[in-house]
Amino acid sequence: MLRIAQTLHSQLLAAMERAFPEAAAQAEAAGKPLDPQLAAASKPEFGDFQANGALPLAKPLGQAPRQIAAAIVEELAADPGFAELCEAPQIAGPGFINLTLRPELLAAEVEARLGDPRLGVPRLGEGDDDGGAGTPVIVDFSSPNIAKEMHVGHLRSTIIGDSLARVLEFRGHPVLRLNHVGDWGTQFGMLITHLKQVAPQVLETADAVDLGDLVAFYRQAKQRFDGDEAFQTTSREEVVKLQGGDPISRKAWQLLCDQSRREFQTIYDRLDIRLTERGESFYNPYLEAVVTGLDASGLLVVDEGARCVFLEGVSGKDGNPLPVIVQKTDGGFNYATTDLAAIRYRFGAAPGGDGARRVIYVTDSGQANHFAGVFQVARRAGWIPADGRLEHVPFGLVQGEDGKKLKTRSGDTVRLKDLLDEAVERSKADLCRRLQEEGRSEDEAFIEQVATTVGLAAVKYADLSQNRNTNYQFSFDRMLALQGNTAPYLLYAVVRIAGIARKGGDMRAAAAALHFSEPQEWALVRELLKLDAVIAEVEEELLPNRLCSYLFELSQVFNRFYDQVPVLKADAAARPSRLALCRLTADTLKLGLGLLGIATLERM
RNA sequence: GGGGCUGUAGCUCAGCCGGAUAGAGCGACGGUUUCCUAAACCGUAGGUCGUGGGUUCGAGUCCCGCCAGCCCCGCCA
Repeated sequence: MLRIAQTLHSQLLAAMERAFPEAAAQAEAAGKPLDPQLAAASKPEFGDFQANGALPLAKPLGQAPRQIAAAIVEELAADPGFAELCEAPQIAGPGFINLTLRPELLAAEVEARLGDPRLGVPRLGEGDDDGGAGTPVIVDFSSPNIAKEMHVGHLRSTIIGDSLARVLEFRGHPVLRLNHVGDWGTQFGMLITHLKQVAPQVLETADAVDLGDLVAFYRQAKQRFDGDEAFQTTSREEVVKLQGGDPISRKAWQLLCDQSRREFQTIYDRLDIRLTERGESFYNPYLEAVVTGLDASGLLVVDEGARCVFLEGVSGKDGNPLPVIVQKTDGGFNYATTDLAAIRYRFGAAPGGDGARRVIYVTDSGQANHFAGVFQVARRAGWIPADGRLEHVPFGLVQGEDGKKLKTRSGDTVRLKDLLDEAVERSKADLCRRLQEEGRSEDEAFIEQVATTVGLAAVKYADLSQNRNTNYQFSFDRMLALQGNTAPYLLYAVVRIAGIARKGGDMRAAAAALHFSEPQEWALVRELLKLDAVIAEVEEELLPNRLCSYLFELSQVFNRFYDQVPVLKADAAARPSRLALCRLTADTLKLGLGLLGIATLERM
């Protein structure tokens, strides 16, 4: 309904300008043009839209707001285009103008969507939208560290990043999904040094150890690094060798990366997530240029032996400006350097760059300061094009039910693999209990399929349905609870519709002239038509929970409809229209869940 | 010491960038099944939106102070 809203907006604005030409001219001159303040109605009884624009005019015009609203409504009534869209506007409360769309218009919108695989969501580049071909976007997400296992922290980045990428792709933006894996830096110096001493075979033969062993070695290496100065020195030297291209170090590094990569891929396959790996090492050849570039633009300062850029407006513990270090005293580069090189490369023109115009980083909010600093340096160095957007999309911690950082009973971080396994196991146990209670019998393949889909959907949805800015409490019981704002509730709505289709509802042939009479039908129609606005919002705000809320509300409205209005047993006049609503609801839920990376089921 | 995020019903959370009587789920209490999967639906109870000021016709939302929690703060990423 975005297009209708845009039309109404212009009509309202024109009506305001006709009703109050002097005020309009004044407002224009003051740089604050009139605004009808058109918004979706806050309650169903107010209609479809409300315009609040009369209220702020009360003071400058010296008139009662209701009187102003009446004048606007009078002008609207004179607009034949408006009368085609809306019924007679109502003035309510202090001076709100409530608008209700004509039922024929709503029915026509539904009908248009029945034949549209995109369900009314315009695709950039093909649409009448803004004519553009979409903005080249990079979504940087997931980004686990080599030689470490993926844990719950990566879960959020992976799921949120994937969903945002899906939404942007669906809108028609060319999206590059980058996995900025931690495959460079001090940790490799540590690990390789340690392995050379205790398990050299790992560095020479592929598959000598599995990832679990590697993680154990990593832990030992870290322990030595923290307590042993000689080991620290050797490790740092090892990093320099690696970054300098020493063949033995490179080979060891390559083996470690391959090992981890295979392990990560099994998780991505399981979650149906597509990523292009481009680790920190990729930017190694560009690091030097970051330092020289910053020097050339006069931003570089040498302080206590380190090359850094001091930030504006950010002070450290002693009240002095805070530096971003781009080259350490020992000559090594660090993650700020890598991130700066990445920014240049990503905005840079092909072939030596990605040509992106919007770069999105999905990482935990603990890195907010880091990115703010790096972004500032990039901006001051002139590395962000005028039409380029650089956005950190932060998210909160995953906490246990005790409100503390999620840990296993033994106090270790929870491995992502174990977490997914447990979700599927629990979902399977729930399913089997239900089958038994209902006296149903299903084959093993069905049980596996449903348990896997529901379990993974529950994990993803629990994460995505929360506003990402806040920490969230991880609870298997809540996410798999089959009522409320959960994946199973949404999946069940799809299953109910599939049931209708199985029992003889021919939904594909059901799009004759639509006719609705029941309030439950109208409620569903109105909910269905919100999809395009919701997607546009997620595209802009990068908040997948908005899409989740919408799908949950749609499911609620559908379940009410399903409960109170018969479909298959409806009389011949109502049945085709109701089948059409069912079909569009199923299509909308499937599309929406698909954008969240969640698969649906026909039966469960 | 500086910075960021958060504080809304017993619990978990929404609240769309200032708008009408602050919403949902869970939990609690009470109801609904000759009918398309009851994994559903309907109803009741429950909130001085951390706190004190300010701006505004209008504030959970914007500004300032304070309190509490979490996170970050020079050579780890």
